[in-house]
Order: sequence, then C-alpha cells, then structure tokens
Amino acid sequence: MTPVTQKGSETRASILDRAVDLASVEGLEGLTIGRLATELRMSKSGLFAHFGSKQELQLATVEAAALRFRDKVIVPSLDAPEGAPRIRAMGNRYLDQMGDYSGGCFWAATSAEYDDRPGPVRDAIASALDAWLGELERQARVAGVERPERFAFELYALIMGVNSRYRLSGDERVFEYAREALDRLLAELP
Amino acid sequence: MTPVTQKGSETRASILDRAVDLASVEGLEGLTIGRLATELRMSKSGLFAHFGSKQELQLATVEAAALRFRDKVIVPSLDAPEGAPRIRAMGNRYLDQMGDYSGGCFWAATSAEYDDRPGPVRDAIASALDAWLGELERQARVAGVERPERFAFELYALIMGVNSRYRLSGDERVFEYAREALDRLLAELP
DNA sequence: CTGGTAAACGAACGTTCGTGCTTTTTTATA
DNA sequence: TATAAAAAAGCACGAACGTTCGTTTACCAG
Repeated sequence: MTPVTQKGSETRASILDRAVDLASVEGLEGLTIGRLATELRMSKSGLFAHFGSKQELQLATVEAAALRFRDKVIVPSLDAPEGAPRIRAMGNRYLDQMGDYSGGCFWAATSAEYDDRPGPVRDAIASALDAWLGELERQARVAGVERPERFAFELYALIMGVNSRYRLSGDERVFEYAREALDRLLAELP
Repeated sequence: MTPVTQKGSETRASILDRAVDLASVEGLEGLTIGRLATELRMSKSGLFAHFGSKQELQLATVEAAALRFRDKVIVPSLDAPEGAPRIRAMGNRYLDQMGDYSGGCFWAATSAEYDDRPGPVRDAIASALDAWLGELERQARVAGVERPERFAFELYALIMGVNSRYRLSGDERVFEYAREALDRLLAELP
C-alpha cells in the first residue's frame, strides 16, 4: 500500500527550509553541505543522497525559496482586489517580512551573487525574479498604469533598495521613504 | 637615495586591480588567493606575503575599489557645478560605467554578500557606501532638495535597481527608466 | 517471521582553501 | 661591483570542500 507521507520527503523539506535561511546569509555558494548537515544533526552523506550534487541542492533551494515567497508575500495579498490595492498589499507584505529576524532577502543576496555566473542556478533565480516582476507589471496594468514595465521596475528598485540600505546601515527611515515613494507612484494613477 | 617607485608597491597595485575585478564577479569570499595568483602568474605565497591574511587582502580590495570609484565616478563629475548638474553627472557616470566591461558593480555584489556578515570587511563596505550616500545627500542639499536623505535613498535605489535588473535580465530599457526617474526627481526642485 | 527497499550513516577519496616556514632571486644603493 | 634588503618562490601543514563507497538501520509487504 502506498504510504501517505514518505519519511524521506519530510526530511528533504526540512533540509530545504534550513537551506533557504542559510543561503540568505551565506549565499548559495557559501551554502555548504557539511554545515547544513551539522545544523540538522545529520551526516553529510545522508543529506547529500537527497540531491546527488551540490548544484541540485542549490536548484532545489531556489525552488523552495520561491514557494516560501509565494506563501509569505503573494498568497496573503490575494485578499486585496487586483490593481492598486494588491500592489500596495504585496509591497507592504514584502517590507514587513524584511524586518523579520530572518537572514535578509534571499533574492537580493542570490541575484547579486549569480548575476555574473552563468548556469542553471542563475537561470532559475532569473526566472523567479522575472515572474515576480511580471506579476507587479500585471497588477500595474490592471491598475491603469500607462507604462507598467517602468512602474514595476521602479517598485522593484525601491524594495531592493530598502533591503540593501536597511541591512547594511540599519537605518529604519528607508521604510518610510519607500512607502512614500510607493504612494507617489500610485498617486499617478488615472 | 629614495627610489621613485618601489617594485613591491607596483605589484601590490596590480594585484588589487585584478582583485577588484575578480571580487565583482565572485564576491570577496569567492575571491581566492590561489586563483588570483594563477591569473597574475605569481606564486600563492609571494602574493600572500603582500597582505599577511585573507582579511587584509579583502580590506585592501575594498579600499582599492573605493579609489577606483572615486576616479571613475566622482572626479570626472567635479567639472559640473554643485547641486543638480553634479547629481546628474554622477548618476550618468555611474550608469555609463555599469555597461562597461563585465564584472558588474563591485558595491552591489559585495554589499549584498556582507550585509549579514559582521566584521571589519562589512564595516569597510558600509562606510564606503555611507560616504557615497552622504555625497549624494550633500549635493541634493546644495540643489535645494527639501529632504536630501530621502532624495539620496531614492537615487541610490534606482542605480542599484538598474544594476540588478540589467545584470540579471539584460533588459536595457531599465537605463531609460532610471534616467526618467532621475529627471522626475530633479524636476521637483524649487 | 521473512525479504526487500528506502533512508541514513561513517569513513575515506582527491582537491582546494588559507597560512606558516625556508630558500632563492631580484632590486637598489654604497 | 659588492652587499644588504626586499620580493618572490618553494614546500608543507591542517582543515574543509564536494563526492563516493560499503554498511547499517527502519519500515512495510508477502
């Protein structure tokens, strides 16, 4: 009979959960199988067997980060009506989550790490970010923005800028600046 | 008699020049003494002797990157009058230089790498970026901007956003978006 | 109870990392 | 040109990296 939950997939999920946190701090190259195993009180080889190679672990980590992003930012914003309210909801969700204890933004860390490093990992990161930009653009279009790609870029830049400045200088005023700038962007709507 | 140029300091300079390029791609952790030595056709130990530790090499690399930034972005902008014209000049210089040779922006790569990694290297990166933000802020103040810190943050976010998006997606429209947004920011001036 | 399979393990591999020591080569000046 | 200092190289180290191997444990089907 087919078991309802395989033991292995639970382990795999808990590995990836920790891997996303670790990679947010150390990067996907700095993410080390040995360290991951130590933190999870597993053997290196046992952990390794779940993925077969470091690159497969990295790709699985990117995928897990995308799922977490969906859960923490996208899904909770679906309550808000499409267009301006949802844009505001997503922006706020993202900014809120950034102040968390968590190791900073996975996407800011890894996209900067891989932007000059061709390969499947970079491609996975790029397509996840493209999807996020695309969603922002789609909502901007619904909101009646005249140039949705420009709008999406500016919003993206603001959010990444907040992450960068807040993480490095600890200056909390940047949250205020970003929310004001978002207001200014949304105020242009017809 | 005092020699006009010491051999060692030339070598050191050429090491750091290459180190900045390498760190822009691989990060300051991925910057490896062995690889640096191989590329410069030196022995690991000979190169190592110039710095004494990897951390000293990293700190010297940050310093060299700051000097290069000064030469490529700040100094050429000093022709422009202070205030709005100089802000525009610095922004354009930065954007121009970004399309240059591969390697991307040293500061974008390393600040994301070290924002969760306490220590002297992080401090050096942070203070260099603070100086850059401070200069933007100072020019904004001269230009009569009502809230120079907010202005400086938005400009910083735009420039880093361009770097991030251009490096990852190759979309050249972001340059246009950023220049438009800068125009919009400057148009608010009294 | 038995047999088979999935999961985790411990040990070891070859390589590369940063870092010491010692020796050789190069450079600058008396 | 001789010589002392500076620069570079050679060699070796312990640790950590990703990876492979053979083995042991846990679980479920017959």
